[in-house]
Amino acid sequence: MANYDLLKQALKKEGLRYTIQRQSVWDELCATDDHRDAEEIYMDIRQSGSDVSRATVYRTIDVLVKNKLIRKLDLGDGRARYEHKIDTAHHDHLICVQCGKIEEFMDDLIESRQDAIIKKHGYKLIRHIHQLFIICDECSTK
Amino acid sequence: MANYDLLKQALKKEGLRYTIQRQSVWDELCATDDHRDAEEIYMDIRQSGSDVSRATVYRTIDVLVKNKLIRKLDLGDGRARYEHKIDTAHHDHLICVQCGKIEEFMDDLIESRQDAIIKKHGYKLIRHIHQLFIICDECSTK
DNA sequence: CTCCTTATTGATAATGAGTCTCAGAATTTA
DNA sequence: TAAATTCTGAGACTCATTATCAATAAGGAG
Ligand SMILES: [Mn+2]
Ligand SMILES: [Mn+2]
Ligand SMILES: [Zn+2]
Ligand SMILES: [Zn+2]
Repeated sequence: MANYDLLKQALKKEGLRYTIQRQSVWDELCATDDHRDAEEIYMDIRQSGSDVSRATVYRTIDVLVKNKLIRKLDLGDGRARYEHKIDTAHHDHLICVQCGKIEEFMDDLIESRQDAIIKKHGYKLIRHIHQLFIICDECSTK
Repeated sequence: MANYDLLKQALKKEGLRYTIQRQSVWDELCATDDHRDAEEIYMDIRQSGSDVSRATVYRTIDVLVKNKLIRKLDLGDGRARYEHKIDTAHHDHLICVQCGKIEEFMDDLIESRQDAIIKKHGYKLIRHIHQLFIICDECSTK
């Protein structure tokens, strides 16, 4: 499932070696479309039979984020979450403040307004965060 | 400068006493339109001649956030920032990734698109975060 | 393949923002 | 004034993440 060439490429670019541990982390990140934190990823790797230390999970995640193979999310709950970027278009997130469910959204109009705002100021847009904190339908009918 | 009635009201609502320490924190938060973290606010209070412990700064900030007298911002740098909400309309933030400068923006079209997205999903919007990370003109001509 | 150099790993210590605890101080109530 | 209640400040604690470092593994030269 995971594309090892992408990982090899990124590691080569960083002057890092290709190891079984780094592959395990990449495998696990590609295994789901979830938005998991480092501890969840670590536990899921162990569940799948591989054994990698927390330190290596954190270190590998850093490399993958830097090389844009995965995205780091900060949902304001004190730990970073990660999602892979393989075959996915840009999107932002809807987060239920009750149950924590995460959905994705994308709106061309908002994206273009962002660009307009930046252009008006004469700045250069590096990245953006757009999060809508909601109460989902399940949670509101309860 | 600071409106003490708003503070008194909030403390009363929470069943808390009006103290000189809580007033100092409120004073300092109203003194500027900056986006400061707790440590900066604490140091600025001491600078201004008052003496309040860090613990009280944190505790008072919590009360003020809960009662919407100030807003908590998470700019992704590991510590929360705060700004007062007196005589200010809703706005979101532009943040220079080089120098850390923070500017504010507001776009009615974006705000209404957000509502449309939420409505389409059948959810209830609680709050949102919209941050544009940029390189400001000063930093790009350097 | 074997040796050698260099990078990687994992266990654990350290960090740092924020929270908790609790004894003494201050305020309110009786 | 005395008793009851709330606050405060110092420092202990939490928890995600980062740093340290000795032991291990990868990769290149021969
Ligand atoms: Mn996503
Ligand atoms: Mn602001
Ligand atoms: Zn929900
Ligand atoms: Zn700048």
